[in-house]
Amino acid sequence: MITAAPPPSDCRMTAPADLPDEATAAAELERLAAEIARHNRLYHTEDAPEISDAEYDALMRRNAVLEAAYPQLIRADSPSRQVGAAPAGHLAKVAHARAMMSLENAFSAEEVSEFVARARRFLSLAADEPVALTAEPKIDGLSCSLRYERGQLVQALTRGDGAVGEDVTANVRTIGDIPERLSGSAPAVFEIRGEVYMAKADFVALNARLLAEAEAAGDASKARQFANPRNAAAGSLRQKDASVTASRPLRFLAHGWGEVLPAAGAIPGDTQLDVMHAIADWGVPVSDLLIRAADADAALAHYARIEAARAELPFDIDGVVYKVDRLDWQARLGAVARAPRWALAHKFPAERAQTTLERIDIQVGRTGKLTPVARLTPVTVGGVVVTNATLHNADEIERLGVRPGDRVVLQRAGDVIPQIVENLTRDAPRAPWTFPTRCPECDSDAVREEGEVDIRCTGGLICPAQRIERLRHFVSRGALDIEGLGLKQIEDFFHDGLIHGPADIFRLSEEQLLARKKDGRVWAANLLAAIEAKRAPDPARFLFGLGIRHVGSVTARDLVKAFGTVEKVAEVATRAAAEPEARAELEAVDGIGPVVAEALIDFFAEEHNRIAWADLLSQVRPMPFVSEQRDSAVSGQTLVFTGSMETLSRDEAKAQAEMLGARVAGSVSARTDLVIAGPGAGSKLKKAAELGIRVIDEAEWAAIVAAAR
DNA sequence: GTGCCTCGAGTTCT
DNA sequence: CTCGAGGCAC
Repeated sequence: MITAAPPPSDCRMTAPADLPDEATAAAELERLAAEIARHNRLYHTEDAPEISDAEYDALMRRNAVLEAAYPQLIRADSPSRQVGAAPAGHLAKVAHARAMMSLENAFSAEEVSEFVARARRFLSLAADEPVALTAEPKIDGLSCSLRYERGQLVQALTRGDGAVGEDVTANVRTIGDIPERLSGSAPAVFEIRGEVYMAKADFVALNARLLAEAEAAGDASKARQFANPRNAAAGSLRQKDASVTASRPLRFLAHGWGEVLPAAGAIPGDTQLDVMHAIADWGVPVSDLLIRAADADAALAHYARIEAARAELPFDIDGVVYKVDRLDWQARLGAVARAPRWALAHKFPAERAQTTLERIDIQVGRTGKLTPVARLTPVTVGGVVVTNATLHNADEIERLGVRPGDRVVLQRAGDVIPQIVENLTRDAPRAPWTFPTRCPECDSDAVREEGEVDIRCTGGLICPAQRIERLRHFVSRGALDIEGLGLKQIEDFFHDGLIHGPADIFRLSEEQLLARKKDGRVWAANLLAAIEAKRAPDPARFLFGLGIRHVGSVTARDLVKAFGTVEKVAEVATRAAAEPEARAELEAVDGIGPVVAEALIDFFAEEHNRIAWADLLSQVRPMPFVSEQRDSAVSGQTLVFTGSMETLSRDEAKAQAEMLGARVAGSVSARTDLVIAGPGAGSKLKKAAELGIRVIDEAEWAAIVAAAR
């Protein structure tokens, strides 16, 4: 694709002059979504573009301008949600209708009991009320969401980051286990979630076939060999050419569901097991090891059975998944940041291996933290060759007593991140490994702050490692998520002087990119389109991307939610340097205390940051915060719960309030809008009366919650 | 003051 | 994923 010179940076400034009214804008956005989708298809799938790349970019920009002006009109199928413009060679990215969450892990029977106890507490259940769980093997494959509309398969997405997955519809259609149509009567929309995997025997046969094919082609050393069935399944599913997927023996097992429409009454059953049986009846495979266990002990017995049968199973598994069987309880339990409170993955013990620690290197993170990394003699653990493992900090090195040359025991915690668990070398007392006192990248002093474990480089922005890491953070998946702009690109651009700070990313020109790569027209156009798509970024992602200490994704979201826009957050933080009232305003936000407030104030007081901030805003217009909460009688209000609750636990009441767009405070003040008082309420109730604040009881609260559904 | 709980930051490999 | 630490309830 060919892109015109980058748009003038003031294009967003001039936009308001020719903005249509809301109804016209809605119609235009609808037309743009359809048109851009059509051009994407023509370009990527049919290789027959009808318009020039400059014209395509103009459509994308117009879409971004309208969405920035009318965030409430952003469509579910908006091109801006399709992260980048599906660069050639990659699969299109599509937002999930319901996030695909991960699961909390447990490694012992005690943790499983604790999980049930926590659910019981949250639901305020009597100690003798049984909590039935489903239990089934956790297949080691890759999660996938299959969307059926009127019984017809219309879309398949990989898990991706949970919010946005890759479109693998064409590939999934080649998998025999996955029917094109559901048999019987399914709801209007039903998303089946499950695991795409490869059986162990098929994996061995596939590797043998690939080897034989390479030999026939004359060079067996070039044969592609997969390390394990999971990688083989992932590599086979994420193919651009679906005919390759068709030649790979993939299978599928359902384990849950996502969006179901109509919302009321369409779910076929009252329990997890009912629905899984319905899915099986529709013709989609469900594990024959799925059972309902009456309680935690019965679930643990099933775990023992599955663990004993593990080697005989036709596929790899890495544990057993338990789910609270009753769907009404699942709904009440809800979810924490990225995992439901009603499901648990009970993992098998991690596989261990021995190897030699060759040396200890120091890495510099974006905050300046120096992290020691163990370089290891390569060793296979859990099907993957590991050569690096983090040692976290100086304390950890001291605890393990490791030095270069030592034999160590390695395990992959939770089957992912390798960690050194034990040092096998126990010879005479030796001089310990000493932590450097200067930054290996910029030679600034490296110091350990009072009361902290970490040692940090004091170089700040003069340290090239910190600058690069900050840039990398800015474009990372949780922040702006610019497709095609990874660590390597950022590093190259930085070293060649194309980029000094985040705003420079938006000034990259086609000429600059083309000068770096022969025949790089497609690459340059895709990269510029991906950057262009982020000129009106999500405000929380944008704030997170700034890399302010102690402000991660959740805190960033809380801040923009509280203040409405990122600009307002910056304004309050700037004023707070001199005005105690502004500081109090920051600390009034749930989850913000003195340390986080100070970090925000420091950031916006720092000269370099002020310059970078103004520079960024000359290129980018973050969108205002859009609440995904439902309207209710208490939206935007500050609530205080006091006294005891009969049908609700404290946690659950708080979760309900947040879902309705309210803030929950701990004590009654002039800022409180409503007090929900149960029996035994004392001083808070009295204070509410003094201040003339409305007080309701639990039944009235339940009515407000019910009215909002 | 103490003890959860949640969040942030850094991390592996394909 | 794990660890440390900040925030907040008790």
